[in-house]
Amino acid sequence: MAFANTFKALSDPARRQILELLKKGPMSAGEIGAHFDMTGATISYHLKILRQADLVFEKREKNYIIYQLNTTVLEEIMLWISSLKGGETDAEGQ
Amino acid sequence: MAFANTFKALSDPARRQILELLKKGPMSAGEIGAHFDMTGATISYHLKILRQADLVFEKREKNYIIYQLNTTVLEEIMLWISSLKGGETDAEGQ
DNA sequence: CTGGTATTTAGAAATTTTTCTAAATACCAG
DNA sequence: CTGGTATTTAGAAAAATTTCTAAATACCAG
Repeated sequence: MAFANTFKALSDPARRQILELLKKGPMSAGEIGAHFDMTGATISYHLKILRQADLVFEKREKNYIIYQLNTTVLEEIMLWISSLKGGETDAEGQ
Repeated sequence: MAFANTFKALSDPARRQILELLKKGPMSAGEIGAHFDMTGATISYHLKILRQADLVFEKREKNYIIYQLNTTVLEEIMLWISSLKGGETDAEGQ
């Protein structure tokens, strides 16, 4: 189930762009939002999806919420894709 | 943008399952459809999305249309994911 | 506590995606 | 050509996603 969530989360361009921003380092929700032409509420929605997919995690700092990339889940995705290319049977199972 | 299309195509569970079926070898549209609880029309829709994303290609054989996995695009996705993982910036200080 | 800033939540509107049925197209065999 | 099978296309309905505004929550500073 987490697996499906990850793909879903990665399917949106804005969310991929957020991950790319976060690649450079942790960033507050507001700072992330400043890079997009969307309301803060919409950014918050996208961050929630990324959080639920375990692609980012957050921590509070002063009265900001700082988001950080979490790359551990990407490993799984890489494996799945690899297995498609390689041809070894079994990867998902839904 | 081919890149966005690929992620979109991979975001649906049925389409990922189709790719997994095709991993075992080429297969006709009908045979693919037999693995799912969906009408042929719906399968056809999913195959179109996969085709547009260059994740599969087709060839006609007798009066079947045979679908085949095309893994070349997956390379790009792997690279993108890799680059997310690669770009560590040491800001471990809180 | 009070006021201010940052972010999220709720609920609705807009948009996109998925699915279906019915009809069309493509091809093969006789 | 005709009838049959395989697959796609068209168009509409259903479902899910994305976005917005307005309100709520959380926290900080004074």
